[in-house]
Amino acid sequence: MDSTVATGRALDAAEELFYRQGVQTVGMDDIRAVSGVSLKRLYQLFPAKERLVEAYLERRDVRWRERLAEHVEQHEDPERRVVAVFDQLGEWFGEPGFNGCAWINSYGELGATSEPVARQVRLHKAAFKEYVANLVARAGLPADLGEHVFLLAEGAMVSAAITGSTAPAAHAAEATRLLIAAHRR
Amino acid sequence: MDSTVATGRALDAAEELFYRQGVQTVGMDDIRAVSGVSLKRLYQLFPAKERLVEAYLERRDVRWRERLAEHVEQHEDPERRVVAVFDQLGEWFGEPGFNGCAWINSYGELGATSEPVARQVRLHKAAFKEYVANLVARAGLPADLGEHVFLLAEGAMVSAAITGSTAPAAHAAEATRLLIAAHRR
DNA sequence: CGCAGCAGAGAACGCTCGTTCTCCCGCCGA
DNA sequence: TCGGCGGGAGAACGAGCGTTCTCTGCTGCG
Repeated sequence: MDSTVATGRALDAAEELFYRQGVQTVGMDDIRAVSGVSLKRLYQLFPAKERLVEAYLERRDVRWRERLAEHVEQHEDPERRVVAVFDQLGEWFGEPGFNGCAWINSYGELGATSEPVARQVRLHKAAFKEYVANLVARAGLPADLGEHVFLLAEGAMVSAAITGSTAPAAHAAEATRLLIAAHRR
Repeated sequence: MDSTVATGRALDAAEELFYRQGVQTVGMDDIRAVSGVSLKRLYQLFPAKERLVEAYLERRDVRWRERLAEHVEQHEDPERRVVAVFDQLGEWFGEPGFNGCAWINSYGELGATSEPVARQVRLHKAAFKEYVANLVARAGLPADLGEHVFLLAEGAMVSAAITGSTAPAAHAAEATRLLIAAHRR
């Protein structure tokens, strides 16, 4: 098996298991079993479990933000794009296997003990926040609104995870519409 | 040592250690060392670590909401009370040792593996949400605003934890003021 | 003063898990 | 065909930890 293929399978298994069950309850042997990549190979590719966690968060970050951007860019109207963030979140919340925000969960689990993991979380949230800020700026709306939309999105993710409902996405979208309307006056 | 005293010391130690370092990295022996309560006694009072975690979350829930209510009730104006939630959050965020929302962190760490812990988290968030909903209702504002304020609060907690800044409280407060103004028209 | 019983200290047990090591098979070049 | 070598399977090692057990000393009561 090619080295890049092995890396891909390892990351696939890591993502499936870490996201669903949390990092600490998944052992390297579980990763081996699901990925079919031997322990020896795993440790050649990722010298420690922590590195595998980092790589998992990093790859997921890229994919997650790409997927969001694809959704948002289906809309032309700049203001509509801001609200579209929550359409995408709502769709995500409703998917089977949705288990909250991988980065918030990882931060709760490892933020206090693993600086590399905490760093990945900060990077991801900073990138997401900046993306929202850009959407808001292109709609000609004030920068503060970017902060507000970002907080609504974070709150929606947490609330959807804990309650298992998709409703927070709709509520956050509604709040965003009201805030946009308020700024328009 | 009286049994109630021992319970109190155990919970004090649990709160200090679990909140700062997370649940999984703290051993029962650490609880013993900090509390001065012997392992034998600990297991008489809490037959398993999971029960201690539950009790920690439960006691913290009562205290956390009491403290919030005390702050909020210093204000007379019902609309001001809604915004005062974020004054209190901002103060909390700035305290040394602030490490995010204990329930969100615990959910990320144990939500997938421990149903009792997940239940405590749901109970706490439901209680907080209802408290906010009451504040909003007494201010004569529509129920949807309660949802919006709740999501802003959750987002602020998460964002403050990850960035280490108190700014999210001020941003959430500002968003809340805008939403209230929008509803007044 | 003597004894029963409780409580604490801490060793012990069993399990999990991250990480490494050993053994063996199959492939590839000479 | 033969030798070595890369890689896989899985045992092994060592640490951590939840939980229980043992021993010892103290206390309170007769």
